[in-house]
Amino acid sequence: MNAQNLKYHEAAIDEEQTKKRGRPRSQTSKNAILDATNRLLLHSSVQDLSIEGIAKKAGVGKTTIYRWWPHKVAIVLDALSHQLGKTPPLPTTSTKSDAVVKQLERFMRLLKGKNGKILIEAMAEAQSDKDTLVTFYESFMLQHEQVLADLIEDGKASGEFRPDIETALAVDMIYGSIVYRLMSGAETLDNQFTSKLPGEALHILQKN
Amino acid sequence: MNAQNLKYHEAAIDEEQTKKRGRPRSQTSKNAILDATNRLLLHSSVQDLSIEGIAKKAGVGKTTIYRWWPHKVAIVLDALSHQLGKTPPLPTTSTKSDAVVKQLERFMRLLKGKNGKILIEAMAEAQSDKDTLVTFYESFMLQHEQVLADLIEDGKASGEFRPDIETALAVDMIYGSIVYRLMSGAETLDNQFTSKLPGEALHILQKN
Amino acid sequence: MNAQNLKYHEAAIDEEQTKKRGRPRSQTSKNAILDATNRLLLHSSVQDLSIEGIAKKAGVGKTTIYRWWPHKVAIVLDALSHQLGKTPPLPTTSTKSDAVVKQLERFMRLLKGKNGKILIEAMAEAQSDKDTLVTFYESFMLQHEQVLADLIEDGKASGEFRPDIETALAVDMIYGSIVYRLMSGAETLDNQFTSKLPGEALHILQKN
Amino acid sequence: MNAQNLKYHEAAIDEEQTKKRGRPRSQTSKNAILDATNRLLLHSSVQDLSIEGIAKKAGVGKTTIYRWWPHKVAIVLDALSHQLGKTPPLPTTSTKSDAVVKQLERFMRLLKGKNGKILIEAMAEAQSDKDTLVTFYESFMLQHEQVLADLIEDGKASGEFRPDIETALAVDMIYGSIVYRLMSGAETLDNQFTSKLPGEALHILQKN
DNA sequence: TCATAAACGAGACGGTACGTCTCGTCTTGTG
DNA sequence: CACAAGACGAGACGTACCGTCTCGTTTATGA
Repeated sequence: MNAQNLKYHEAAIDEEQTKKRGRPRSQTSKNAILDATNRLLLHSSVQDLSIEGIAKKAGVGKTTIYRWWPHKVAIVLDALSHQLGKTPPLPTTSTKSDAVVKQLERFMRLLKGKNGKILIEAMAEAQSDKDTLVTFYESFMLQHEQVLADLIEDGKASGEFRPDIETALAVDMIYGSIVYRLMSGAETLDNQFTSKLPGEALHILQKN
Repeated sequence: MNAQNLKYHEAAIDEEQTKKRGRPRSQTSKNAILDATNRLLLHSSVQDLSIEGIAKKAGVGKTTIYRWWPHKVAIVLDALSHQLGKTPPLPTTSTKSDAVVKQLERFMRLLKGKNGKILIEAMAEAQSDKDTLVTFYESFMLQHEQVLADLIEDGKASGEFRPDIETALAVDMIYGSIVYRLMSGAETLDNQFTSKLPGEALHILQKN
Repeated sequence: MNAQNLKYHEAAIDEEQTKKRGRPRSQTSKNAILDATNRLLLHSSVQDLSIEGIAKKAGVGKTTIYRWWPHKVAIVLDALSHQLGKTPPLPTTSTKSDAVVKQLERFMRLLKGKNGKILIEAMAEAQSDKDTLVTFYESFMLQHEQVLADLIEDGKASGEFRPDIETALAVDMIYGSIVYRLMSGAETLDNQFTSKLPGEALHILQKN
Repeated sequence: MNAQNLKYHEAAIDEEQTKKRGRPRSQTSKNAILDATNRLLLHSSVQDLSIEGIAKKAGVGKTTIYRWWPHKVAIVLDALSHQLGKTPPLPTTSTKSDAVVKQLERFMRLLKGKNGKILIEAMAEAQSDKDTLVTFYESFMLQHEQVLADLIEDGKASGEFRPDIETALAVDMIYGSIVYRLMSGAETLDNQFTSKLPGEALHILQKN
């Protein structure tokens, strides 16, 4: 997971900030908000998190939060990306199968521990509202899906993978199993699961 | 989906009602609550649904609701099972593969339309609290998982399915893909998906 | 204070109970209710006392309470009279002045300690409703007022007291001072007050 | 009765309002709340008055009420003082006896009609809680008591009143008679009472 | 002896209000 | 302008009691 992976604001504010009139956005406040969110998430769920609570903890006016984020999920996603650093690019691999496995391992590593829980809760929270769901999907899931989908398409083109498998469906089955497992009450992804999933993913994709 | 499939109370109250002291539970109120819930869910999400709103719509005291259901999700599950009738038992089939397909089709039919959305929202709502999640899982998902898991185990025993596939993981991949698809913003399961999923499920399960 | 002084039911149920059909009133329940009320009043105010609480503590149905008492104040008055025994009649005295002093001392003794607080709270509680107020006044205050009023009238007739004092006003000033003192936050009547009041009462009544 | 006489907030907010940060208190809301309270008190007792009802009638959030008043009694006292204007200061008089009579007449005039009933109900309501009682006493009774007590002390010093009368007791007897009369069920103070009380008050205070 | 009848415990019911919490908006003065 | 501070209208939360009701049970009287 990296900053680009999650952040709600497509362009980093410190880079763009094309000279505008008036007082510029306070970096201090932004950081305080994201830090406060991370600290609060240590001991409460995304659903229990309140804008009011973040503002108080961050020593910031609620208005400032509402000015820059449209909803809680966007804050949480930014907070996670703020906490995490940049992700190294995917290593080059000899086969597409290998690349798929690597990508899954990276994705599952990302969801291990507290962060997985938070992301799942954010996804749940996002279900109530169309816009929020789009935000979540585009800020987080989409890029992971895209990487995998591209790999599958490449594999199909090169003859390594089954040509008759529908890419979107394969992606749903693979990522869906991870998400579903986490939503079913599992505190985290156990080793049994993480070690076996890549093999089954390949079973779906590869020619028998 | 049938009454047994979803209902929060394990035994139907009209059947058991072992003679107890005090005024008996009002069937009228129970029905009013479940009907009101169903009507409200037509135009609002599970998250936007409020106990207060249900009580008002049903012409019932809030206490009556809190007396019989521990949380919103339990009411929603009961309301859905109240709305739907009993499901016919699974038809007997010649092969386990056939049975798996039939079960998946039944499950997907259940989630078509408004009900799928509601169940997904209920699952999302349940993420915030351990107890609620257990309620959701045991009242709804568990039995569907169980049916599929049993079929897979049987198929493995009879040699129809791969012996090396882990049942739980296969279940996660199959049901996970459905849940994940619905959570990704799809209003409903499209025909493309419903027609292709069973085939891929078998691809995972069957020997080469 | 004695049973006659306070009790809400004019006639004792054990005496009258003209043989009627049906199950007779349960003495056990009646006692349990009054005892429970007394025990609860040790640690809560009349306002905080609830019928529900009394019923639970007494192991009695709420219906039983509502069947026999019209409101909380009536229960409290009965409970107090149940707790206290009979009061000895006023001793005969040589002068009306002496009798007034004796009566005041008796009344103030009655209001010392917890009981005074409870009676004042009952009087306060009774202010909200006409019927309740009548119950309180007739069950408790009226007889004390009557005794004093009669003494004053007698004293006026015999020439011992001022003929121009209005009896009702004198009664208000004397009992009013006691009630007002207790309502002003004094936990109880202090000795300063109890020792001086009778003298001032006589000052009002007697010819200079 | 005047604004100073009753108001819960020691200093008028429009006067003090030392420049503070944040949105200032809304005078509109304050007035709406006090007006709504007054209108509701026309047709219901203080005990039947609810914060919820006031908020609804005033078109105001409950929070706004709870932010500024600790309990119902404080609102009622403010509402009364809001309804009434400022009282002219006591006229100068030649004798202390005269001043006492004037003060009593002013106090009784204040309690004539609906207001007396409301204040008595407020006093009754205040009995349930120590803090509430202190609020009532200090916001309303104390100052009236103080005026009378000062007059009595002055009269004693100047030789106009009996030196052996205990001031506090005299105050209790005089104000107590008024309060007690109103608590006994009298809808209002009748002319018989208001015309005779001052004379008896002086009878207590004056030498022979 | 057995039907009738009232009182009883238990506890569910429709309501109302409580005091708290959070929402998203607003209105100030300050930087 | 952005910002903190914080007041505001709105409305849901879960709880406590209200007074009423509907059960099955108990305890008497009178036919």
